[in-house]
Amino acid sequence: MTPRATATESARPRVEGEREAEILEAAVDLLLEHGYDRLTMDAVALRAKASKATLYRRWSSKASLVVDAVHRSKKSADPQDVDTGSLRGDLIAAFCGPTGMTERDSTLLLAAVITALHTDEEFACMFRERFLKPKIEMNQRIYARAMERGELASDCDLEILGPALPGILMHRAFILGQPVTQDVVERVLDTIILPAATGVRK
Amino acid sequence: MTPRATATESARPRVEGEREAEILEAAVDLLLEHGYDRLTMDAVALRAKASKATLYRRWSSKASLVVDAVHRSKKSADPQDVDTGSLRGDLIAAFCGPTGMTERDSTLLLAAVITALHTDEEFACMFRERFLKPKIEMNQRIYARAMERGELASDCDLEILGPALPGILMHRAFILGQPVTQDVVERVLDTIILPAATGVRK
Amino acid sequence: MTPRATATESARPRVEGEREAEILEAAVDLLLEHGYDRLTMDAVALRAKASKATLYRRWSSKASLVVDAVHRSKKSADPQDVDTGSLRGDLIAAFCGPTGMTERDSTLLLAAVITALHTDEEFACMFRERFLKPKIEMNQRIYARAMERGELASDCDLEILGPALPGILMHRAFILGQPVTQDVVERVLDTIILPAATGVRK
Amino acid sequence: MTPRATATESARPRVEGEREAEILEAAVDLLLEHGYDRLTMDAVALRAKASKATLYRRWSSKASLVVDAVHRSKKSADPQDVDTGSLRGDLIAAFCGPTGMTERDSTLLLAAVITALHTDEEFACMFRERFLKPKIEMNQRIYARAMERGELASDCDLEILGPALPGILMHRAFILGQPVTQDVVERVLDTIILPAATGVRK
DNA sequence: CAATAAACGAGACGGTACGTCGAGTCTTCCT
DNA sequence: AGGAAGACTCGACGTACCGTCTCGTTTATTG
Repeated sequence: MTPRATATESARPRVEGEREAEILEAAVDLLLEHGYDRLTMDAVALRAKASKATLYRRWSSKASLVVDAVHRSKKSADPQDVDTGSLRGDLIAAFCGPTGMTERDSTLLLAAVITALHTDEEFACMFRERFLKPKIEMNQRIYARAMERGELASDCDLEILGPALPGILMHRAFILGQPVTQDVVERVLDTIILPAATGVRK
Repeated sequence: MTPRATATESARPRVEGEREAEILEAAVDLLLEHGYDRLTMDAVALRAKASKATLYRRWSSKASLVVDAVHRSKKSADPQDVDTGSLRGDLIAAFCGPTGMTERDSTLLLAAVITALHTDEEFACMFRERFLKPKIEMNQRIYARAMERGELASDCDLEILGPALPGILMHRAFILGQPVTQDVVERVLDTIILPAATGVRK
Repeated sequence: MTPRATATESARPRVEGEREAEILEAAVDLLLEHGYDRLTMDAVALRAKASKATLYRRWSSKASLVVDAVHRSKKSADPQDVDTGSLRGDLIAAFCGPTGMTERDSTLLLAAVITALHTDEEFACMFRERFLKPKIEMNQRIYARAMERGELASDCDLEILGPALPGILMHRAFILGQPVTQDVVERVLDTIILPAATGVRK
Repeated sequence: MTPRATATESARPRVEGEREAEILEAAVDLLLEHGYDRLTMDAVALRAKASKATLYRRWSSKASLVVDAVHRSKKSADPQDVDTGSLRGDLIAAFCGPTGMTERDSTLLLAAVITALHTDEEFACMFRERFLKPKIEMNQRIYARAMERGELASDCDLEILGPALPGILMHRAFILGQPVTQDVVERVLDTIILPAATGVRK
């Protein structure tokens, strides 16, 4: 729950956070192998050669550890905010890149965290603050640039439009259980997002 | 202990479906009270005055029972397919009605089932067949009527457009943790769905 | 903690206590192999093919289970109360017989229970009532017979004399760590118990 | 943090033994408060304001520390070897004095050490050498004086007789859980020890 | 008097066992 | 025959304690 500083505050030569990274990596691996429900703290401890006591010293619960693990995983990092010059290009770059939703691993990790969401409200808040917020902000930046370029209708409701693409894609992946390919992303963009964004409505 | 069947059908003492409904009702109540993770089979058995053996005789797992319970619950029944004469009216009727996503209970039950989805792939298939398919079909009927009325662009990608509204709303409810009110539904409709549906894009 | 009746009360055909005996036997075996401290509940569960939940359903703690196990073990049953016609003969029969203190296993089990004694006062009471009392009573019977035969001084303080022999032998075994052989028992008898019992003191 | 050493020995700043005494005293206190099983090394470290590393630098285990603590405690020091002029007087002085077995604290500490005895055979040897041997030797001295005075039968088996009194008293205290008062000591003496010692048996 | 090395307090760590809880199975009795 | 009751196995949970270890600081001796 409370990661220590990786930074070198004053005269602290030791890189404390390294151990933590190892543990979280073990957790991510097991998560991808077995899914959230089948992941056990004992298994994480075993693979990371840590003791359960250590895990619980830092994370208050399995759910908490999992969120942290997913959060820190390279496989679920924020998609790159590449400025391609168009809204369509930016969104494709963000959602189809190596950390985007078309990657199977990213989706699996996200699924794990969504399951964990429902175990604890306090935990859900933390997740939204630490995991979701950066993604949402990056998303808003993409739309802000599009707005500046004049691609968006001036009265566009960004609070609604911003989460639309991830919402539709997650629904397809988690609820419908269908794959999220670049083709699907493009169809969603061309069918829904871009028409809505350009706001050509009589 | 006490004969509970009304035994209406001629001389058949076994009223199979009725007992099942009682059990599922108990499950729904507990689901709304505690959520999926905190729901125990023992609690369901206790409240329904059934034995766990009976539960497992009819449902292969907790997840299975929960899906069934949610499926049969009045609170999560398919939204009424009211023909209001317009796509906007039909969708508002479907998603803001007494069984729509603006009802808190409906959302809670849906959340439970989503959690259950991740425990078993075989189970997820069943869920999609029995629970999701009817909803999707009804949704498609609404869009089909709109198409007949000429409200939709002729080349409209219904496979993508159909799930868009529930996807966006679920994302808002489950991932962002924000309420789904009629106002929100209307904003999604006016900002995204209808512009995309009418397909005014050159 | 609460053994069920092995007896056939009314119409209960099943011999419920049989399973319990298996578990306790496993515990006794492990006790003799590893001693009290190294004995784990998991090991008992494993060997008895029982679950820890079952163990804790019947016994409130490891200490409690161990006492029960020792109590029921044939290896620590009450020594036979053989009437040999003399106090010396009776005591040798009792303390050097197959269940007497000269048997290594009996002593090991006793040691285990003595350790367990110190974990819980409530538990210690139970132990004294169920485990110790029968042994003490048998011991008193031996002295009572000797009294009838006129072997004991009439004013003999049986409350003190009775526990003297086991006390001296336990001290030798547990505190001094020296073996308790038949020779030792006889020396204690001839040096201490019998002189005191016959009470020839001027 | 605060210099605690009195540094009396010439120029040796490190006053080893004094710190040790503080730690052992803390251990004794906690032992009397909670008993051996409930005593934790962390608690000792905390109360003595020492670190666990320090404890383990000097004592190889909890058992080892406890024996040392009991050994050094004033409350369990060897009973004074007062020459009262009679065996009866000497034994009463030794066992009923301020460090005798009639003191509740002495008995509690002894109980702790007996429990510790069963954790490690190597440790038990050490205990017998350092803790028990002096007591036994003192006991033997008492009997030796009695022998010189002609109070004992010349063929008296001192190896058996010597440990008899403590054995009987410990059994009463630890196994039977009954108090050891001066009255009890005198009854044991008059009923058992003295008749045996004076050896009036034809 | 400053530099060095030993011993220390603090407390995280790996490991092991604890006692609890829930899922899913199985047995018994009752209707 | 089938259901209620509930004990059972399995396995994960989160906690506690032991004994080890590393860290940075204090202390005493040395240069």
